[in-house]
Amino acid sequence: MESTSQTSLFERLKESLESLRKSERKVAELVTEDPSFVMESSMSAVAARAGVSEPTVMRFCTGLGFDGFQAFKLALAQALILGVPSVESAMNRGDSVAELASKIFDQTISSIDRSRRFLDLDQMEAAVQTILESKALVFIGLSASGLIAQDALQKAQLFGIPCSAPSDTHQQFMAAAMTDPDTTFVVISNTGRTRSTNRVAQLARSRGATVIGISGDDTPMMQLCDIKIVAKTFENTDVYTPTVSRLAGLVVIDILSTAVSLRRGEAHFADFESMKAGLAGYARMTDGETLPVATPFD
Amino acid sequence: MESTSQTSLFERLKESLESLRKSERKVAELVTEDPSFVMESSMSAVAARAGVSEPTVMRFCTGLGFDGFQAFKLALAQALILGVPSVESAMNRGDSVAELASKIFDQTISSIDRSRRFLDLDQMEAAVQTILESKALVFIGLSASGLIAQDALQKAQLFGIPCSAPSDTHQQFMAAAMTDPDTTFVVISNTGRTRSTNRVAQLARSRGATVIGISGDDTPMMQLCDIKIVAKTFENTDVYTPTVSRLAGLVVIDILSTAVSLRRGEAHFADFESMKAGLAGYARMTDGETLPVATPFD
DNA sequence: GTATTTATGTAGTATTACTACCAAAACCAC
DNA sequence: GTGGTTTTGGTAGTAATACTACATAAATAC
Repeated sequence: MESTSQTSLFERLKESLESLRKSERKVAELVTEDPSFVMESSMSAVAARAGVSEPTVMRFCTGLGFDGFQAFKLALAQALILGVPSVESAMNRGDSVAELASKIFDQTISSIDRSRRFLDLDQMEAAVQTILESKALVFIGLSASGLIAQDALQKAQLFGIPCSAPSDTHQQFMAAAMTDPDTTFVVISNTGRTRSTNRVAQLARSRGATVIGISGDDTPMMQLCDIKIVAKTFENTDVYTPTVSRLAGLVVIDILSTAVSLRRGEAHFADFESMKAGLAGYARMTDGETLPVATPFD
Repeated sequence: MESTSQTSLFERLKESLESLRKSERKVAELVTEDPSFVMESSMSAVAARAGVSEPTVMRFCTGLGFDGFQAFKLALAQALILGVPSVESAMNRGDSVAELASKIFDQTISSIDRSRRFLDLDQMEAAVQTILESKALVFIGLSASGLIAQDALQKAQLFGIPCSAPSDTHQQFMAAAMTDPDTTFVVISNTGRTRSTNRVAQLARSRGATVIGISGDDTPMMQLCDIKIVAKTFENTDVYTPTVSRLAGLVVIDILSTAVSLRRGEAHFADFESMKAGLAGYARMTDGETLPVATPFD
């Protein structure tokens, strides 16, 4: 399958639009204008509506790297359900809640898919190894990225090593100033341009700590990090576009924490089980209601 | 398209497995076992590998409500990219980071798609209206749901009305005990069985506040709420399954906050713009780096 | 045990995707 | 401009695929 490439179908279409010959461009335009029609129709119908011949449609598909029209249609169906790219689905003042919900779900799903395509698994592996070898963990972030840090803290507390997520800049600075080479800092910033976060990363690193960066792109912050994890989403061009970046960040945290938990082995698993039992008991005692054993989180 | 129904293709397959005649069941089993093969193959190939005739495959497709084999393949392609249901992709101790990442992305995307299908838009609309008419907002949640509450708070601060998200149970209780009918409480709990959260919901409501509940299902907590928003995901059967519920909750918050912001109109928009400018200026002053204007969040 | 319904396969047809080949257009050297 | 060359687009034909009508086999009911 060719769709394992990094960029999504619509992005590739847009990029190659210039380099296409004008008949094929007609096809490309039809695809972007009315993808559902193309998905549901036969090659002859597509050719007729685009005003070209069938082989042109065929060449268009193979030119994009697909085996044929069928394969292209499948890829198009997949791209379609992941949602139209964010630019085409900007929020309007008159949108109903239903329309907004649809657009936001589209953006969310397509963004997570995008971050999936761009995620560097080698860096993830390196991050897991680093965390496993660390004696302490510190998570750093502000506002939306701060929430990701708090989420990471909730999960990291199950690792069995000291960990913290100072939430204001001064405490973050202090944590970095006092750190040591056995500690790993996870610094999170979507823009990668938040000066205070960058300063913390730099300081922690200068004191020998390993610094893992989670950012929306290859940002300035990444230069200050030993391990660079890019959680790429679609850029927020619109004011009202919700911040999908935090969702991508949370998924990265999910992957890291799951991998670390699994690698920590049986001994840790026993602790984990007893924690769960304890938490369930605690909830029963204090709140009079049993938490489901399988979900320690609320 | 038939795929606009609530349940996903794989769920429908599982449900109808019993009612199928045994030849068609062979096809269904092949689809669940090796969906990629079915997606990539022709009808004859599928029929051959399932050990049935082509018309049986055809009947299987039309029986599920599709126009034909092609239409079924498109739906399958879409279901596939949304990820295989969680049960089939449990985490194993020996999984590589790449495998874990793949499984977690699958679960995340398919869960968000699921919550999309189940989201009650009328309740969302009611929630938006309620928030617009409120004079104050309070967000309540613990642990993972607490993070959602904090996220909601970050967004709600742009609404221009007093809002808070007390994070410990005592402060939550106090907020409920002191509330009034002009205030709206948004109580968040995936399980809906957290006693303290439920108590807060009950108390706030008894004092006349409107209570919006966000939960993973039609849980006990929902009985205590005026407006019930279900953010449905795939159940966490596995211990190591990450909590996708918080992501669904965050998307709900995205939709609510975007809708509310848009409805508040031009006056509020001006405030919002000036806040952005101010924040950018603040970042420049204090941190020596400019935040992109379009993204007030880090 | 026969009749009736249900389930499955056989054989045929129409559609569809794909390919080999050819014609027109564009480009270029001179 | 003209002749050669390359690029681009279309025609026609072929192989395959999806789909349908029909017949047979199995199961059920009476």
